[in-house]
Amino acid sequence: MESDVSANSRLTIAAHTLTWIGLYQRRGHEVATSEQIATSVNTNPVVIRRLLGELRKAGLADSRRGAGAGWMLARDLAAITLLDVYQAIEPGPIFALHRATPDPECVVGHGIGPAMTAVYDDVEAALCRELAKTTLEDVLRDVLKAA
Amino acid sequence: MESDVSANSRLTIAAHTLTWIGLYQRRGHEVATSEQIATSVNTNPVVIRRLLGELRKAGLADSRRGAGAGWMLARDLAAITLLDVYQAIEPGPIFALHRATPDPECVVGHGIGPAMTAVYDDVEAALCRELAKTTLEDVLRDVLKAA
DNA sequence: AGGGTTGTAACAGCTACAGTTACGACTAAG
DNA sequence: CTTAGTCGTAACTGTAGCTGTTACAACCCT
Repeated sequence: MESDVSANSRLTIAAHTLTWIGLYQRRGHEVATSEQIATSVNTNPVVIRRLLGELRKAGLADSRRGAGAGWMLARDLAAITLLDVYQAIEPGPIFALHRATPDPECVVGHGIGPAMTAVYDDVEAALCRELAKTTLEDVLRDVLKAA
Repeated sequence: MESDVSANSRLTIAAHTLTWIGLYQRRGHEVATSEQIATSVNTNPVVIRRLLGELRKAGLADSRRGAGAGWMLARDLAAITLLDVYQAIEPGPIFALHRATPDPECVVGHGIGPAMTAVYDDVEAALCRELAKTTLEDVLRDVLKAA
């Protein structure tokens, strides 16, 4: 069973990335390069660029090209919640219905889809509510406290 | 991007399976075969048997072997919540930390793990709280209402 | 003109789930 | 005690997503 490697670490990486940029900017730098971030995250710069591309599309980050290029925040850390980040990078729902449509002749097969959808909607809503409670400012505060 | 096919449909299948057995038993039958269930779910009997194996390990279902064999519920539908089912079949957490440990020399790389873990624990708790609200009896009621 | 960085395509490796086939283990029924 | 039906499980394939990597064109400041 081991640790579930398939679980999404994308939210972790995204939060790490944005928090890193935020701290870097507060220390007086204009932009951060994907290489610098990748060093802190311990991964490949392309992975960071791909993620930041999605975050930019969602209006959370921005980039400059050419020499002296790099990435910056589009909003302050305090104005970005983990929900914003989550919605920027996680397209699909947590739970899915059947792949193949179940037997419509069967009472259960016919009615189970809507029944589970109602539950899943509530679960997703609760998850979003929880993620919205924490801003990247909160995350940075926790990070600095631990140091 | 499309609809996320990778999302877990296991909870859906498991709820469908147990609800089907419950209804079948209420109609006077002792046991249900994996083939019958697979027909309603529209999948392969082995998929059902594998799932039911995990559900049995969690004390939610039971089986009889030999001729006239099959599956039955270990508890009444009203005594099984979706959280029970979820915990029986989903081993890992929804979100994961970094695969490779981030740079411990970096303030963010050092502190981001615990910070995100705290958030993820809260999210998981909220998810469990939400799943615990619904029993399979509730699911069956919804299913029959839709018919 | 030069050099550093983004933006993106392409590919390999890994993991997980779904689906399928096959077959031994078990047991009720005859 | 033989038969038949079902479970229990291993093994394999196909599909999909994420990660990591290489490569290179596009871009733009100096």
